[in-house]
Amino acid sequence: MGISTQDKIKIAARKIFIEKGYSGARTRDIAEEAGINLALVNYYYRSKDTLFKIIMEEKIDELFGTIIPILAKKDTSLIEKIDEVVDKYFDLLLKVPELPLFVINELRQENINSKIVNRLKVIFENKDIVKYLNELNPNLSNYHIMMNFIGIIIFPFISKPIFVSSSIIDQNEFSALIKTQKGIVSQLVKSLALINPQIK
Amino acid sequence: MGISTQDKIKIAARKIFIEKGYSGARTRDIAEEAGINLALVNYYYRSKDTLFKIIMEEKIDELFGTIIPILAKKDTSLIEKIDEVVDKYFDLLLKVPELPLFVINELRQENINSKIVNRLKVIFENKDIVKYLNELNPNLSNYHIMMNFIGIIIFPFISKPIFVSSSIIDQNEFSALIKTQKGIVSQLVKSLALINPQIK
DNA sequence: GTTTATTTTAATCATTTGTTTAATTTTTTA
DNA sequence: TAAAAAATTAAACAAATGATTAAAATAAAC
Repeated sequence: MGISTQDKIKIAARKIFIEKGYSGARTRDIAEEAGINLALVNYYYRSKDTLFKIIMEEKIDELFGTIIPILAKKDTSLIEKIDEVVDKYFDLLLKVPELPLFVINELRQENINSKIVNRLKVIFENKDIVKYLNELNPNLSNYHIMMNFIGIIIFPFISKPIFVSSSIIDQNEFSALIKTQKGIVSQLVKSLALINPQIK
Repeated sequence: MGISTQDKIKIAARKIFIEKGYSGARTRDIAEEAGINLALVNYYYRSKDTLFKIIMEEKIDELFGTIIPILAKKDTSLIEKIDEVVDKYFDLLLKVPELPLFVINELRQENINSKIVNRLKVIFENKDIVKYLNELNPNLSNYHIMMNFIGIIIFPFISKPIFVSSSIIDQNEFSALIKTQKGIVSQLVKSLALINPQIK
């Protein structure tokens, strides 16, 4: 016996929602991708919206959950933490490069609920993480450090459509360029330590 | 006599498409926003798709067109060019912070045509720009310089929904934080010069 | 000022799309 | 193995949505 119908639907929903976003995804797409009858989507998940919120929670954890256990560790140096986070992110995002753009876009569309909001708060207001990251550059606010830290790491994957959809580079070239990008990111993140917000 | 019906529709379409994306926008939203009869959208623009492509072209130019004339200038130093680009981008994106996320997301959905693709190529394969940017760090490929250059500048605006939709910060705090961010960005871009892709 | 062309409107069409229903099949329980 | 419960299916519903039409109103041309 293989995968349950309920799981087939969830797996299909992940793919379709990530590919097309909430408003672009149709329940029929999901049913077809799952290879099951359309009515089963509602039978198991009640509505498109309910199913979406489940996937959205999952994806938020997948995207931001990565950093919590690493940054919150008590026995590693900040530099080690940074390198480990960069490593983990590149592993993850080479597999699912669409993840950051999907999550941020749906957050903007406010396709969220209080559970999702709380999940984000737990991550971005984690005291250990805030404390450790602050060591990187005490002159910068928590927000600026967090935002630039994440931004430097994930932007290569967010910007992918600019270069790939316009055929400036293709999938293979992207994968090759990302390898070099990892070293660049690692150095750029560390150069955050040298920033002085006072200087114009 | 004020704005023509055709222009009213275009102005409304800009707002609605940017807010909801192609698949989330309804022609009825646009008509209502424009204060005109629904049928006029098709009368003047034939289809939702045609209207969208017009807005999309416009927005690509708005987002990426900024950098061409500045970077291509022959009589300014690279540092001056960078500062001017950062300046112009922050002016633009404080007014329309949703612009980068909108454009990149629609590029990923492939809601584009060959005209839009060509526009992107003209910008990112402009020889002067490539030449000048390359001076910033000859060890990095054109792609890496361009991608990181743009990324560092626009990510603050792309990441806005992460922090605002989750109520970690509000609109006013965002605006305040962006002011400091401008100085950070200016320094970060210049630190691209110090990156050595050989180093692990 | 009459005719012609353009613009606007309300109504309607044809699909699409999320969801439900009622019947059927399969699985579980006792 | 008979009865009950759960899962699946095909069909259909109701609302949403992009688009069209035919008539009415307005503006332009002569």
